[in-house]
Amino acid sequence: MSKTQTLYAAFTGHLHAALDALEAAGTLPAGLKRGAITVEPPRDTAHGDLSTNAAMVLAKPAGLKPRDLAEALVAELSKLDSVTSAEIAGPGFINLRLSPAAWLAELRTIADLGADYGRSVMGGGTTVNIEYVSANPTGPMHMGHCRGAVVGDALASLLEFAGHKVIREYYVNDAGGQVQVLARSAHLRYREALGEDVGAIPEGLYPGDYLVPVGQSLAAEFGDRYAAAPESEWLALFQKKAVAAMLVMIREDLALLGIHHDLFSSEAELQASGKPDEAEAWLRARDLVYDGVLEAPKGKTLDDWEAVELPLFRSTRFGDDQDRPIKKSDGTWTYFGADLAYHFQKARNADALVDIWGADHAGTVKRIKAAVAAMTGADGDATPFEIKLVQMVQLLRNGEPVKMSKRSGNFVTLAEVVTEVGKDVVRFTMLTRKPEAQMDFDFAKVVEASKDNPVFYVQYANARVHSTLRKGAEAGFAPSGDNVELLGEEELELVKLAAQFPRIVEAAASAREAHRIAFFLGDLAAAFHGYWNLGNDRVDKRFINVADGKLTEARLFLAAQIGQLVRNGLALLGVEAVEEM
RNA sequence: GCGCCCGUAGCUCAGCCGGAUAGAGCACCAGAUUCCUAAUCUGGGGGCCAUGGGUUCGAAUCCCGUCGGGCGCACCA
Repeated sequence: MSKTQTLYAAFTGHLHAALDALEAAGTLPAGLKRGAITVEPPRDTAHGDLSTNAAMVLAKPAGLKPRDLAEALVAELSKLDSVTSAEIAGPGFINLRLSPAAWLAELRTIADLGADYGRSVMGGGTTVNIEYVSANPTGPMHMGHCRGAVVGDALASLLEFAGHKVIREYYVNDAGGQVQVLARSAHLRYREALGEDVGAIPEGLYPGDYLVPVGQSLAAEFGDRYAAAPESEWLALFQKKAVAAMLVMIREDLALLGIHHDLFSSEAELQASGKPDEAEAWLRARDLVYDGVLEAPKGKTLDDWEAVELPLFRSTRFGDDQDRPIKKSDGTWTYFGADLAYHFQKARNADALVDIWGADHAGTVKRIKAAVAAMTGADGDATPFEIKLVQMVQLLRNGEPVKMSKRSGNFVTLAEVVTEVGKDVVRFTMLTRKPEAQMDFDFAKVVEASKDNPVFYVQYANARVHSTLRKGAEAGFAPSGDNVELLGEEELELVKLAAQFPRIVEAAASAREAHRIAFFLGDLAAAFHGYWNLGNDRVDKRFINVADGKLTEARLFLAAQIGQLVRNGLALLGVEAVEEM
């Protein structure tokens, strides 16, 4: 890590040093919690450059009046060279103004740190396991999986950038009924590949064509050995083969989006390893699993409902609405029973867990959170565990909904969409809305080349930087950070925005919200284009000003650093920065 | 019936672990425009932050109720 410090980090440091000084002088009691103190730009720029709530936060625990404490802090902070004014405002905010030189120096910091500008040590090297995608291995990925995949992957990159170690994990649901259906569907395709006329795919099996090559390869490998054999002879084998084939396909689909997980964890292997049994025994020993009978579901009539005694996890103790079975009446594990053991395993290898789920699984959030709390919280120090629910994406084509239904096999695959509009468009667009809000994805709009399209707008900013630097070079000018103080008021505004990036990264990482990066890039691009447009009417505001070489070089330096910042942000989102459009 | 998510400008959405006068784009209105790179630019109007209460120095933000939209409510995954 470079010693170069970004402006906000430096000021946070200055503030704490000032508080230390007040403690040393006896003005402030030692040991007050400072966690709630913020250093941020005031909402209204008329109030200054930086604002801190320190005096308001600390006044009560210190037994001081906010204004008195603020005055003492102002006295300390005023000693800094870079501070041109420090004022108390409102209920006790401290507003600081910094010298232009202090801001403009941030451009050199961006240049020094380059691709590492914005990288943070906030995470302290702790390990975060982020589980995302985890689509059932029963077919290719479709658009329903896409948003969670992108959101999870961008979040993983963001957390790494913010100083965490990250494990990108995919849970493979290769046990249970659905993969048996997959095996039977593959068997049908296998018979078909052997020349049998299988007719229409029966109800209840997967009809998709993607199983045709699986059948062919099974036929090539096994001949007609299992064509007429009873299911018991081939089910497990075909299941394994078919799942493996599906995972190859899924990995290819993910690769199209630039997504590569560190770990694929198999539910079947987890079960075979006895982990769920261990978890059950551990929970039973603490009376957190008992044998009981569930009530019939309310508000819904099930004709085949019957009361059966099952091993139940006491999730109600941890806020769930009812206790949840971990095993079925046939003795096999429920999805939840295995998932519980799986999360326990993940928790042992990480300091914090994040799951990215589709909103259709919202109903199971409480039970798994309960399980993690129960299993990791025994010593009073539960593993932090967050579930991010990603809402549905409605696919549109020129405003008309695109129909899809997985059952009929007539769904829009991720591969089709990526092929049509491109990886970068898909990824960026998925991050232009907060994940918990529903979203429309219109094939026509996302590829539009206009300022209404944020993907284009941000890409264009970097392309414009690039062409500007090229033009500059043709005119004989190279970017230089030596004379940044020549830059004026408008350039300063751009730098002030750019300097936000490190704190945006930290805030986005701690909120687990990668979309904030996308929005910041939109703002930055808008500011850059706005600055550019000044040159439309005012020739003196253009980047390249042959009459003033030093100023031109400083402006090119500014452009170069904005480009760097756009690239850093896009890298977090997994979007490539293009140099020409 | 119950749980979760959402409700902010005409539209699409940011802002939400409390902070100062609530933001952006589109649309609308009025101007500018043979411009380094281009997919125009500048300015303006527009808000009971769904709604009713509560918490407090302070609420779009936290809590409770109501209304509206979405998702879900199996021994499925």
